[in-house]
Amino acid sequence: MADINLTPLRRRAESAETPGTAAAEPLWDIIELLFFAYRDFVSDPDDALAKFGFGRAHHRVLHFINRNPGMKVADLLVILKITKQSLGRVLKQLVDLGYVVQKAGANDRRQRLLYVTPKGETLAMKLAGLQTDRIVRALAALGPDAHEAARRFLIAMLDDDGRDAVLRLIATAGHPRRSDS
Amino acid sequence: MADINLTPLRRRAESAETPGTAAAEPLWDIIELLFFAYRDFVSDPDDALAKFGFGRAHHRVLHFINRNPGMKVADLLVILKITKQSLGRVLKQLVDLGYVVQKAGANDRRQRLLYVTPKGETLAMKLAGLQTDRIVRALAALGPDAHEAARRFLIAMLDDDGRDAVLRLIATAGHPRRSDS
DNA sequence: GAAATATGTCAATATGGCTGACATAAATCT
DNA sequence: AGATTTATGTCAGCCATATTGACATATTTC
Repeated sequence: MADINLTPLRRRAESAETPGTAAAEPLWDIIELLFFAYRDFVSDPDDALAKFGFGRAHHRVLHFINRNPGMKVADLLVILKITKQSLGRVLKQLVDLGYVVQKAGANDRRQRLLYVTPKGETLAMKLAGLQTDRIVRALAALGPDAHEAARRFLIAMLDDDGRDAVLRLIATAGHPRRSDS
Repeated sequence: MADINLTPLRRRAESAETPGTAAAEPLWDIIELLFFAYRDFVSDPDDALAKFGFGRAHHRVLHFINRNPGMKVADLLVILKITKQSLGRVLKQLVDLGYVVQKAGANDRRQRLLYVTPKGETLAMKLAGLQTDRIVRALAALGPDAHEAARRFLIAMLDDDGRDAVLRLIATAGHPRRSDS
């Protein structure tokens, strides 16, 4: 059983590099590992959120507001790629329950800039902690370059035409947003 | 701006290894890259499936039947971690539209062993091809060890108590299942 | 003042999960 | 042989999250 793990891996790697072949042999291992790894990755927050009556949608909203305090509603819609109606329901719950507050923009008072409350930050950090625990556990089982290798792989997997925006978001996050831009 | 990308990375890596620290500093980069990379990863099949009137649920079912011809309904439920009612609706459509067939088990005739039809295999391979294209593109932009590094990272990210089952599934898939087990 | 913008909201619809209850056929146990 | 368990299917209803389309409101910009 164990050897089956490695031998086909090399065969695939070679065939993927075969020139002139239109489509590479499917990389079943990465395809399926991404499915299972991502499912496990989100299961920790999912379980924690269920106790609050929240779902994955709340997590995503809370996460990005926590990471980008003062962001506009429109920015959040772009990041999440959902409609304002979908966001509305979830955001309203987070606001009503005191996890998020909205403040009118100083420059443009139509804007409702989003901030987590201390309560919201606590929850956001708790969820991030669960995910970080898993990542740290994983990286600890690998070599010292594993973090950088994982970063590079995930970045390379992004859509070409969205990569810069994602990298910018990750790099800039944590700083309050200018209320105008 | 650009340097913000690297400097905090090292800081994080160090603090993650700091002994005695209960919770590591959140690994925002991996957390967010997993979100965006997975979303982009599934977007290619999603778009293709939309033209057939299918969704992500159909993809998952078709994928695992294609990979494990002759598998039992019960096995599929375990892999997907959904209920038979949820599977039922999706599976029925795939069968009605001629992508999947069910055959009574030879040993145990209560079982409905699942197989893709040629039509189903074509679609499954097309979807796997889209995902493989993205992975190949990503790995090509990285070093020769990138495939193995990605594999290791994703495997390490799995739940400890499900890792062996996933690895066994990936290793064994492609072979028809015994109808009894 | 008119037009564009940022946001919110109402209504209807689709997808893909869930629980609970019940049905059928086939295998297994006693 | 009859009772029980197992594998699967199905009906009915509910929930979460997404969608589109239409419209409302406040504010900024032209």
